[in-house]
Amino acid sequence: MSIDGQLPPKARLLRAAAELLANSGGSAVSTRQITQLAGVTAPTLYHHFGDKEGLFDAVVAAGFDEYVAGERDFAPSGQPLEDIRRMWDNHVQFGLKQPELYLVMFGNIRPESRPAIVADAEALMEEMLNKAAVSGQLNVPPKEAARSILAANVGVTLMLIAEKVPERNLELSAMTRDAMIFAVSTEQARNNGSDDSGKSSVVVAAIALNAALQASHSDQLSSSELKLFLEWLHRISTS
Amino acid sequence: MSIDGQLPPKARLLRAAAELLANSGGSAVSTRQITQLAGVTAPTLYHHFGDKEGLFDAVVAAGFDEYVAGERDFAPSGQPLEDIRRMWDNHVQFGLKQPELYLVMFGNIRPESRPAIVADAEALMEEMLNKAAVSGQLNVPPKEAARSILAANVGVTLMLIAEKVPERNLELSAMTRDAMIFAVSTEQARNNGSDDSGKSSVVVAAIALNAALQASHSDQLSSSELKLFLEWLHRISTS
DNA sequence: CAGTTCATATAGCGTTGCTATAGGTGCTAG
DNA sequence: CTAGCACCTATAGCAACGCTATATGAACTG
Repeated sequence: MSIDGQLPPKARLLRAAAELLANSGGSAVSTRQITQLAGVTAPTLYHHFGDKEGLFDAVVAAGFDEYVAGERDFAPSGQPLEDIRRMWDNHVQFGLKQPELYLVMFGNIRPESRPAIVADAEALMEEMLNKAAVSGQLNVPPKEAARSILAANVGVTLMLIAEKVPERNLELSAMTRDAMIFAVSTEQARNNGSDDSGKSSVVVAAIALNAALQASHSDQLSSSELKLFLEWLHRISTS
Repeated sequence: MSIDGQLPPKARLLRAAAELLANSGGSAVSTRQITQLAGVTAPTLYHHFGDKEGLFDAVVAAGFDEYVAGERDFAPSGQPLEDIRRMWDNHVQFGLKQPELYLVMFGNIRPESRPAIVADAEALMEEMLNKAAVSGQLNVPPKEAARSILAANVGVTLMLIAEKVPERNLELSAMTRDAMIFAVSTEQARNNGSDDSGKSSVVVAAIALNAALQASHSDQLSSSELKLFLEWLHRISTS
């Protein structure tokens, strides 16, 4: 009934915390449970991780690697918007497969304190949206699009987790997902069709150029020139 | 430093809990703080509310009345989709004005346990969407639309709460809001324009009829007939 | 006036996150 | 080979937590 692979105590603590978290069924996990399962006493935990939240952050960091791995595996399909769609689904699946871990990662909200992991997830989403922007498929700057899509993605996942398993309807996820992706994509990207439904093409061009510049680290402009240039572009794209 | 308006202890507990929650700044609020501020001892709390969560539920119920009042005041504009838009904004404003209360209401997620308040908020949203459905402005059954919009609405609000006040950008809310409303509305509703962008008109008609039937309590059909009829309509609307 | 019910208080249980202090272990320097 | 030092872990226990067994007072009801 204890974790013992002769691993160092730090690793045993991580493993014990992760295991207890996964099987807690939503109820809280105490440091005493963790240290007992790890075969270690309390001060060891605080020596390595500072406090309980520090240990949980470490568990989350490991969980995030797994999350990112899932996101990256599906990446290169050639169609950026299709990748975003898979990214959304992978996010939801991750949350439903490990709800407790997900709740620690994305459900532990406190006013004015943004967990590092949210910023990481946002950056990941933005990076992928950048590819769409470069090829002129984005209606909106990648940063704003990423924040918006991620917010909806988290909201849907939290709502699904709160529901009882037999009642979970993934249609909710699919519908919200398509709504968000549709909203940020250009008409061209939607069906290789005609014009851009009211969005002037100069704006779309500015967004694409902006993304391309940030991605390519062009050295045609000095860093201060580039900064100003990007600022203008951003102002155009968000107007 | 205590709440004393000679109110009965039950009311004093509610008021003390609400006040401490509002000023907690995100950190936890203990039963001891609450009972001390209310000028009452511990067993009184448990006599009236069962446990800590029971007390918080009661506070939330009061907060929800305030929330609903805000939602209903803006209601009758004649344009249901515009009302949904205001409902969304009111939801976000409520969350940003009282973040701690909001987090207890919508941010306290646990696996497979849906707080009653979420169902209430969903019902409120659905009721409003029904009006849109009756006049053929809805692309999707009201129930599904309500769940989807609410999920995104909560996700955005939580994300904004987690951000530091000076960095909170309401554009995130507006953008996500319009994306969701756009996605559930018919082409006709969007700009009183032409056709329905691929959505067959029989589906839209079925959705509108479905909503109208549920709203009017028609007695042309027996209750069992009505039930079956509604089931068919729902099947058509979601196909 | 006796009996019952409701509301509050006294005192304390078990658990929580965390720590002051001390002891053991393995490395490197002389 | 040993002295010293840095690192790691354990003993023991504190203050705060949610909650409750039990008792006392007050207010109706027969």
